[in-house]
Amino acid sequence: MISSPPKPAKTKLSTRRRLIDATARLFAEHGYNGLTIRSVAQEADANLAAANYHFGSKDALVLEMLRQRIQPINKRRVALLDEARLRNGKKAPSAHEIFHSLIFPIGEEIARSSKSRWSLAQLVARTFTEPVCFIERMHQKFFSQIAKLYHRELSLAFPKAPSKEIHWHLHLAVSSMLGALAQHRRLRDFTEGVCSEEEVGEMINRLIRFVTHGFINGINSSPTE
Amino acid sequence: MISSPPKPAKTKLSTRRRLIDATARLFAEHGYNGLTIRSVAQEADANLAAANYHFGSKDALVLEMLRQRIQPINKRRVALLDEARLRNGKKAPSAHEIFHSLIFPIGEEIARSSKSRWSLAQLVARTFTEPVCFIERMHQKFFSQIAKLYHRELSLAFPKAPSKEIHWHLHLAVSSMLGALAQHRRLRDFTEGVCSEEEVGEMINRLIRFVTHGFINGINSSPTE
DNA sequence: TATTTTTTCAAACAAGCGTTTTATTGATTG
DNA sequence: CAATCAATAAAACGCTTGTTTGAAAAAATA
Repeated sequence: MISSPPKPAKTKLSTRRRLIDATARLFAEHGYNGLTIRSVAQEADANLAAANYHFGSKDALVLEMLRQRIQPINKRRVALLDEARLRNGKKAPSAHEIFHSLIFPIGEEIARSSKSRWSLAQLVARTFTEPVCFIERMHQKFFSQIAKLYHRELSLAFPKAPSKEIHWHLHLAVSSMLGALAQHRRLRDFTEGVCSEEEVGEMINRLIRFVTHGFINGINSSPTE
Repeated sequence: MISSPPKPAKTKLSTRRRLIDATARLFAEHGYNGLTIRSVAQEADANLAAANYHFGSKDALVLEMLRQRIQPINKRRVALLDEARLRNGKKAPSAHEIFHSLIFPIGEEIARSSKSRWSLAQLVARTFTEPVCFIERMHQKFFSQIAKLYHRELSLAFPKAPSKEIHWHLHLAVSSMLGALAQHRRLRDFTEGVCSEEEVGEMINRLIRFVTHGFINGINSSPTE
């Protein structure tokens, strides 16, 4: 070779890692169908065949990426919920504490991943919006158990509320969370520049308050049916 | 020809119309990138070249479909808001009335389109989630003016609230609406079969109450900042 | 150092994509 | 009836996709 190595990155991450990171960014931005192995290879500064060599297929690559990104968030959720239970003793955690444990870990993870901070928000939201069936299956597998967990916890917090009502409003709360995460990048345009992508925590706190109040008032004012 | 016409539909709709309808269904289900001209042609029982003949390109086809589906909803929103203003005289419409005018027209349109009722909900939500830039541009063009309208109306309803807070919580309300519409098809799975795709109005009413309360309480309990 | 294993690379593959072309059909108009 | 135009049909065009191949390079092992 004549040309010297064009990218003298100090400590280059492993190819596997670079492929996963690139996949996360591009999946968040373009979705599953908009994500191409070629774009991943370019973004990761790897060969076209690298993704198939290391992961077998595009499906497996995306699956592994989602697993790595989502599992830590769910573990943190369970941990925060346990903390809240411990803190309250016999009394059940409040709705705000419960929804805090649900939403706050996402904010933490966003703040941690300094590079293109909000891509994780889009990523999480996209896993629910994307119609690719294997993503649906996987994410349901990830989320079905945690949904049960939160339904149980909210039943303790609202012992008088019918189970069905809790299901309904938990669904609305989760949907709102995902919608807000997915739409955050449009905050600036939507508000004519008044609000911009400010501190992560600010957005998360507003969101927690919003869904908490929506849930509580929705549960208490039982429907006309 | 030997074979008799396989589809003896009584009064067959025009090819243009069938293409638009098929595009709406498939776009809602698979998104822009997942939508193919070939699948549209098959679903519409038309020739492969029909879409390009009638609309020029895939982009133009999707754009026209979105225009036809979204514009009636926005017109109805403005009409309902005007009604509320007239009904209240000098007094400003309540938050519930305002969000009713925002969300209710979607329920009406879903109820009207009997065929695969909820596809419109997914469609509306997807126009916000899809990363295809021309969709973003178009939908912003459609929605920027109506966003201003609602911000103005909410400012009258909450004269003490800072403009920025209204922007923030209107954004959260709209995001919740879109999230709920996008997620509605998972209601059954999410709630372990307890809730299913029931009456359209029920879902819409719950959603209106949810975002109304989230908005009001979010506005009133001003943030710690 | 020699050998084996792992990883990278360039090239090619078949399949699917949006679009265009050319010809044929059906209806409308003179 | 003849002529004109709109609509349909089948085939092909480049192009991009995910994946595979076989050789070269690098790393690990002996």
